[in-house]
Amino acid sequence: MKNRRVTMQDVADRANVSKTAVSLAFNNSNRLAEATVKNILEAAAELGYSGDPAARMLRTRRTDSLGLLLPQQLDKVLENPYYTQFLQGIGQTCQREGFTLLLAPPLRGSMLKTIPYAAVDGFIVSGLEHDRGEVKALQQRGIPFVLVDSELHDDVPSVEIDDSEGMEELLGHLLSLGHRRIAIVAIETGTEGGYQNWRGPVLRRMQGAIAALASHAMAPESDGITVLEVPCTRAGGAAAFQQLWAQTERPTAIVAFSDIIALGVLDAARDADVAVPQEISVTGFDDLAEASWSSPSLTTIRQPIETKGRLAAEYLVESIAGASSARDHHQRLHTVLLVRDSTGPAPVR
Amino acid sequence: MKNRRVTMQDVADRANVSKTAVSLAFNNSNRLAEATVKNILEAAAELGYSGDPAARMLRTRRTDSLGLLLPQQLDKVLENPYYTQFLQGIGQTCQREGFTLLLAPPLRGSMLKTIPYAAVDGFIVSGLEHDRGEVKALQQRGIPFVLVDSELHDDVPSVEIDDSEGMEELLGHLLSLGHRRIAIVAIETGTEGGYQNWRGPVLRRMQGAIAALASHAMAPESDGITVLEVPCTRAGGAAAFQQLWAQTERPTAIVAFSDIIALGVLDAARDADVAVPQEISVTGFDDLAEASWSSPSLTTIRQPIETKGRLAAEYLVESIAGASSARDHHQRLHTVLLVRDSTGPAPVR
DNA sequence: CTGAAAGCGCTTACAG
DNA sequence: CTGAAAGCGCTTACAG
Repeated sequence: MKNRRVTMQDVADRANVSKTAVSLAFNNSNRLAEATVKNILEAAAELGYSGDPAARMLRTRRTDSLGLLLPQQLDKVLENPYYTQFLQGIGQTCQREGFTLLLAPPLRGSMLKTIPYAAVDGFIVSGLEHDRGEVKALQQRGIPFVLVDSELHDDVPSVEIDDSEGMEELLGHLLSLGHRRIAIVAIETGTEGGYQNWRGPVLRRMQGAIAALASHAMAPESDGITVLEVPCTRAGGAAAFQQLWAQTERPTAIVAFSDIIALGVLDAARDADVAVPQEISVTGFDDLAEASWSSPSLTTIRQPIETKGRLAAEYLVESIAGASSARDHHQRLHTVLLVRDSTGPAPVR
Repeated sequence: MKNRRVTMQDVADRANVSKTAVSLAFNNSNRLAEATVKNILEAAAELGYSGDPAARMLRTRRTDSLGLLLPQQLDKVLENPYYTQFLQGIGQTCQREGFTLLLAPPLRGSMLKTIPYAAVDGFIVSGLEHDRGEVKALQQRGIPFVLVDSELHDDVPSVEIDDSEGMEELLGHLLSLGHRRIAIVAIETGTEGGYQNWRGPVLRRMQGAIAALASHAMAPESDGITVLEVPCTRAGGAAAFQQLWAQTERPTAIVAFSDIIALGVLDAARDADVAVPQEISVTGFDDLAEASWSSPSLTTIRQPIETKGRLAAEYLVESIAGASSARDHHQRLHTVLLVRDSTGPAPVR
C-alpha cells in the first residue's frame, strides 16, 4: 500500500460530506451544523489528517510569516548580541500579530536568490549597507518590505537611527577630553577606496565623526587620525588594538563603530596590560548589555535596538494589512551618549 | 487597470513560449536553447516577474525551510543567551544545506496550532518538557522532527544531554566541599505537586541531584535541602536568592538549574553584600559565555549547546532527504563539570 | 446548512 | 529542443 498523504478529499469521503464542509469545519465551524462538524473532525482524527500549509498559502495568498533578510550567514549574524536584541523586538510584534518569523540568510552567497523563494508576507531587511540589486528584487517580488540599518532609498520605507548625530556627539566627548590622536575602527564594508566609498550606517557614522573633527579644524586625513576597517566581531576589535598599539605613534583614543568591536579592543588592551582609560580611551556604539558589565564599563552610544525591530515589524504588519501610508515611511530614531569608565582625559606624553 | 500579479503564463505569452519553457528557463536552463532562455529571461525582467513560493512548494512538496518549534514567546526565549547559541548551531547546518529557518512560537498560546500551519520540511522541537499532544500532532503532520531538551518518547528521535550525570557530578562537588545545607533552584515547570511531577530535563537533573544526595544518605526531603522553582531568567535567580537569604536557616550553597538563574543569584548576592563563595557557594548549568565573565566566575556544568543545535538540524536534513535510520535516533551528549570561583568550602557557623 | 466548481501558480512526466 | 496536460491540496464565491 502506497503511503499516500491524507487529503481533505479523503476526510470528506469518510465523513460523507464535501470538501467545502471539511474546510469549513476547520476554518469556520460556526457556519456548519454542530453534528456535521463533530462528524468531520472525527473522520479527520481517524485518518490522521493534517492540512497542507503550501496549498492553503497558495489559495489564500497569505503565509502569516514575516521574513528577516540577513546580509550574512546565520551563525555569524547571531554572534553579535545586537541581533538577539533586534530579534526580540521583531519577536514581540510577531507574537502579538500572530506571525511566525523566517530567518533568511543569503542562499549560496546571494541574497538575490533568497528573495524570490521565501514564503513570507513581507520582509525586514537588516544591514543592507550596499544595495546590489536587492531592493529591485524586493520591489519585483511585490510584497511589502522595510529597510533597517541600510543604505537609504527615497521611495523605500526604512527604520534607522541617527548614526551621524550619535557619532558626532561621541567624538565631541573625546575631543573635549583633549584627545587629538584618535583611531577610528569602522565595520568592514567590503568596498575598496576607503570611507569615500562607504554607504549606509557606516558612512553616516563616519560623516558624524568628520563633522566633529571639523569643528576642531581636523579631518580624517589629519595627523594623528587613523581610519581602519575590521569585521564586526570581538576578534576584529582585538586585532585592531594590536595593530594600533604596534604603531610608533599610538592613538590616545580608539573609537569603535560597534560595542562588540570595542569589547574586543578592551580584551586586547587587558592582555597587553594597557590601562583603560589612563593610557588609552575606548568607545563603542550600540549599548549592548555587555557594555555596562565590561571592566572598565564602556562609554558608548545607546541606540534603541529592540524598538527598531519592533517598529520595523509593526510597519510591515500594517503594510501587509493594506495600510497605504507605505511609500513615505522613513523613521529615524535618536541616540544617547553614555559616558562610562572607558574614557578619560588624554594622557600627557 | 487591475494590478494583477505577473504570472508565469504572462511571461510565456510575452516570450511566445509555453509555461513549461518559462519554468525550465528558471530551474533547468541548460535543457533549453540558449536563445530561448535569453528571450524568456528578458520577457520576465520586462514584466517584473517573480515566481510564487507557495505554488512552487505545493507542486514540489518541498519548502527548503526548517522549523524551530518553541514552547514560549519569541522575545522571552531570546532573553536567554542559551538560545542564541542553540540557534547558531542550527544556523550552521541550515546554511550548509541551503535551508532557511522558521521560528515558530506558540500561536494564540498553543503550540498545537502552529504545528499544522508552518510551511517547513521538518521541525526541531526545543524544550518540550511536558508533552500535551504536541508529539501526536507532529506525527500526524507527517514530516520529520527531532525533540531537543524534551520529555523522551520511545519512538521519537531526540538529541539531549546527560542531565542526570551532570547534576550528580555537580552535587558531588558541593557535598565534597562539605555543603549540607543546599538549595536547589529549578526551572519553573508549571506543574503542581513538586518534583515528583516534573518531566524532561528538569526531572533528569533532579534525579541526578537525588542520586548524589543519596550517596550521603540524604534526600530532597532531608533537613537543610530546599527545592524551589523560578522562571528561567536573571530576575528569577535574584528573587530566589532573596527568598533563601531571608530564611532563618540559610543554605550554604545554591544550585541553579541554569546559568542565567545562577547569574541572577550572583547579582542579588552582590546587592546584599554577601560574599561568594566565602558565605555561600553558587553553581549554574549550561556554561554560557557569561559564566566565565561573571565575578566571581561561575562553577557550572558545560553542555555542548551549539553542537546540540547542529546535530538536531543535521539529523533533520538527513530525514528529509529520506535516510530511514529515522525511528531509533536517540543522541545523548556528555557534560563537563567546570569548577571556577563561585564555589568553595562550606562556611563553618 | 451544504455542495459543485473554479482556480490559486507552479512543475513534471510524457510525447513529439 | 519545446509544448499540452495533468495535478499538487486547498478556499471561496455562488447557488440551492
